[in-house]
Amino acid sequence: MNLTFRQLKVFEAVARNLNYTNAAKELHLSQPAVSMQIKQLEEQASTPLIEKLGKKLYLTEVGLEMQSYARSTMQQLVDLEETITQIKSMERGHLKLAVASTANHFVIRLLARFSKVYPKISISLDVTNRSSLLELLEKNECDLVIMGRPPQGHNLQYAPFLENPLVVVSSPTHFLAKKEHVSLQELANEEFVAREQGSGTRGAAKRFFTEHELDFKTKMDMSNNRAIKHAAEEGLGLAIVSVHTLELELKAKTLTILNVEGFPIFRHWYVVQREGKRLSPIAMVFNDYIMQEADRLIEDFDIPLFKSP
Amino acid sequence: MNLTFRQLKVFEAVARNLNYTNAAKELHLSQPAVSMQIKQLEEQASTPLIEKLGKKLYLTEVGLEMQSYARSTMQQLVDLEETITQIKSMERGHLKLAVASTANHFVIRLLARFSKVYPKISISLDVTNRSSLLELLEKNECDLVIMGRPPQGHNLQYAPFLENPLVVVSSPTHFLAKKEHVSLQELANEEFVAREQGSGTRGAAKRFFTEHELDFKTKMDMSNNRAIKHAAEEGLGLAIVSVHTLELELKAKTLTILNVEGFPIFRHWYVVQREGKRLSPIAMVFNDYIMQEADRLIEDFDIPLFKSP
DNA sequence: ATATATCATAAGCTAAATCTTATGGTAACA
DNA sequence: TGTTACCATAAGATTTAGCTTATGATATAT
Repeated sequence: MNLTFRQLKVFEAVARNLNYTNAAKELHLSQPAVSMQIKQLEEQASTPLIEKLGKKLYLTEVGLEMQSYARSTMQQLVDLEETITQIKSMERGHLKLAVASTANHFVIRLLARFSKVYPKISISLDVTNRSSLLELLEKNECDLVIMGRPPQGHNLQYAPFLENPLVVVSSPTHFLAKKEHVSLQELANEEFVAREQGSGTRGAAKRFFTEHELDFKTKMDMSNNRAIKHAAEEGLGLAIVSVHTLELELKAKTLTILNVEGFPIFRHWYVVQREGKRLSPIAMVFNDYIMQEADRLIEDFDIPLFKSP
Repeated sequence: MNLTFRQLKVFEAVARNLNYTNAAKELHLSQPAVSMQIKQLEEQASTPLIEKLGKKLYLTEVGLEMQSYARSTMQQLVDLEETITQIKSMERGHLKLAVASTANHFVIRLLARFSKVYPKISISLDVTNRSSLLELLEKNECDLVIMGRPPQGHNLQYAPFLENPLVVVSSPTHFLAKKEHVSLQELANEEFVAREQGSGTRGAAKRFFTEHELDFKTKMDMSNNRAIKHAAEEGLGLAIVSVHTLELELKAKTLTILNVEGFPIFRHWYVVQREGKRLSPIAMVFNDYIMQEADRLIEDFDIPLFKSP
């Protein structure tokens, strides 16, 4: 059976009016045009849909089924159009994000604000490690990723949108925590709890030490940022972490930022997408949003870069 | 938005394969034909439905909506076809009948048998009076009507399909009930409980009396056949009724058929339809069925036309 | 009986749909 | 780096859809 929407539309009008002439008027058509559409539809169904008794029209049993089909299909089409319009106008839609676990904290804040502006947009947020992020981009399973500087050679398109200050932290009871200034040499004498090999933060720290011809002595490495901070709290060593992950510990005064010469190291957070990816409207808006709003957001954090006097 | 089923069909194949070339093979089309359909559909939606990243295809958010719409609509079409086929083959369908209240009893029996042959057919049965029956036909609100001989001038088409013997009944205690034979003169001396003016049964009885130049004395008339029988049971008078309504009373021996000269009067039950009405397949089959089966059914009734010896 | 309303049919025109072949461009892969 | 796989685009041919006007047929109403 090879129907057309036109046939259904015309049939629906006839079935509702039970009158070809009026249906024709409603559709701004000539009456024969309506007759023909109905005839063709009946040919497709190979059974009559409408019967004429005297002057009146009646729907056959099959005609009733056809009417129900026509209405349902046309209503669904209206719904589809509505949905598409909503998606386009961002009254509806879904934003698929993934963030590096260290970025989680401030991204959640960003999302909370964004979501107030676009309340109908649902969001999925994958918080995971660097390699998984790259994989998600590769598989086109997310719109945007927020992470440190992405590696080359993955056909990625990215832009920095926020400074990411790395600072040295220690337990407040650590002897360096009591000093107003810490020299690089003093720092180099300490042992560190660090992220695993391949981590962006660790790479940055290592580069910093190398540039200053110092040793970077790691006592432990682990993949979880929270674990690293906890280890530092417990006095297992110093740690170099993004200040954006420290809000809670600073407030609770379980960690102290050391005022080390040359710190903070300023890296950046990047918003990353696959090269050639046409962002959905909402993803594009989110991209613009974070470009504009990120700095303002961070100001609101009220995190001192160095320990209070 | 002015979609075509073709576009949806092609889109569905592409969305499923995520590959234009394979979709084209599946549809026995050239690959550019598929490209064009998708392009047109995207124009209709005025938004991309499919995005190509590297070599792979992905559905956009709108693409997913479109896929869901396409699948739903196509599935509904399959269902519609199935339904139409079933209606045509009478595996499904609805039969709208209406019967005169006096015919109710044996029609129910007919329907019980018919329904066993066509178990998937649902039936609606309207039991009502003569004028309502004609109105139902007029409004095309039923397929077939079963009643006594219909009046002229209603554009009706009808055929007798069963003898309808009218008999005289009385309470078993009535003095005529004890006689082997009852003459017309004896009958004419009695008073009757009869149907209302306009009733077919009453008309037939009246005609019978007139033809024999006798008086038809009615003591009461009422519209309900059951009430008439009850009145006769209670000795309010004789009654002339269709033997087909008597099964219960004969079994319970609350009424007796009088062996009156010239009785039973043989009238007929008719199956009636509107002139020019194209019967639905199932109505046509039912029509044929009662033409063939009615006599056999009545034999099974095992109703003696006259009181048992 | 005549007029009116309503649907069916025929003829003819136009625009749109749909397909094919040929060819161009690009990403992946060896 | 060349090859392969795959989609896009162009050009052109054919068919089909869809419409209108004119006219015919029929049932109802006057």
